[in-house]
Amino acid sequence: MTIQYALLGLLSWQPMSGYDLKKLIAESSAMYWSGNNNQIYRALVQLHDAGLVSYQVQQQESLPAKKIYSITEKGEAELRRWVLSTPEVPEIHNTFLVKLAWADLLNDDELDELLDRYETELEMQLRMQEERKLRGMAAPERTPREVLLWKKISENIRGSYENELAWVRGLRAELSGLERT
Amino acid sequence: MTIQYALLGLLSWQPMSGYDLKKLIAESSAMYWSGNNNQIYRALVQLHDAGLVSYQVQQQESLPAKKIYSITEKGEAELRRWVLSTPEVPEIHNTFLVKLAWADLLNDDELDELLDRYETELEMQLRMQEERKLRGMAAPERTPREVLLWKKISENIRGSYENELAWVRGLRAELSGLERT
DNA sequence: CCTTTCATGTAACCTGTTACATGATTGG
DNA sequence: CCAATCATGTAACAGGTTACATGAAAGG
Repeated sequence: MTIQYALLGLLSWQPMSGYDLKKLIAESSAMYWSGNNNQIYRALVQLHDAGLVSYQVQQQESLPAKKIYSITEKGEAELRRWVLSTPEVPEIHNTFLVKLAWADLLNDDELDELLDRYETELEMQLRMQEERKLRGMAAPERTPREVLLWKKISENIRGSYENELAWVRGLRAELSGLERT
Repeated sequence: MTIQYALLGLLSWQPMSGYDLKKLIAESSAMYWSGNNNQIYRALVQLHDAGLVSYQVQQQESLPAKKIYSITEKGEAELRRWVLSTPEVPEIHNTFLVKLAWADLLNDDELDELLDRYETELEMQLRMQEERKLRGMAAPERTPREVLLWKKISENIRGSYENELAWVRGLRAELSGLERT
């Protein structure tokens, strides 16, 4: 039910087409969905059925027509209600931890190589994150408070990768201590 | 496809029934699934079809019969292969960040209350995590290295909540700085 | 007496992904 | 010439959840 609210949020900023929404969601890392057609276009139909958005078709010469969606008053009220609803702690799905639980099947070298690959993967992710931030989504920037919120959102994501990276490095250090005994 | 490997891992430790597996998965936070019947029992059938586990039915007086599953040699090889396969970075689904993106709809008091509720939620989660660790799953403890790995796994989970908590507190501090100007 | 534990399993549903289809236009 | 961009949409599937069903036994 929550991608609907992400769409509603984006539309609270500016009216736009499904195609635009799809791209914004695909590029954003806070909005963690893949941004696939099926989900976006279905969600928009549902939002429209619920009267939370409206749209008008805009014809274009030599390009396909597009539906420009806008948030309705009812939609804005619903978005506000949702933002105020009970906050949930993040869901973290870390497959690597499951692997590590059974990593005693490996010898020291294999384990170290595995951890090294994980570290590299995290570093790559961090660099991708940086790039994204540079050429990334234009923030609303309506108030200084909103600017701060958006800055802290990307700090949050960056922070969790850095946290994970520090953890892996700590683990590798502790392991190399063990091996030497 | 990965809950199969979690089950395989647990069975590499000890043969047990679907019911036991279900409980272990439900209690573990590293294995992030809910541990519902449908998923566990179906996965076991699939593992059996693939020849990665075998089972023998154990009759009990005045209790329902149970299927005791064991990992096969093929299963152990497959588990080892999986552990060595390319590690993936954690998937974090943080609905709260999506809410925050549109939290400029709120006034200062409402926003502060929202952040306060999030902070409390995280503190609760941390406390639950502590409890879980105490009465939690018996680790394999086959080697000092395995003991270290399991310790670091729970440190990882604890660490991500602590990280998030620090972030929220930082955000609240910065916001109260803004408000006073 | 009601709930929990043991132990298996199924039905219905929701969310999300990949991959396909159309069809014109622009860029390398 | 092939790929990508624009713009919409659908089909098939994978993964996961809740809730139901059975049926006996133990505990508060």
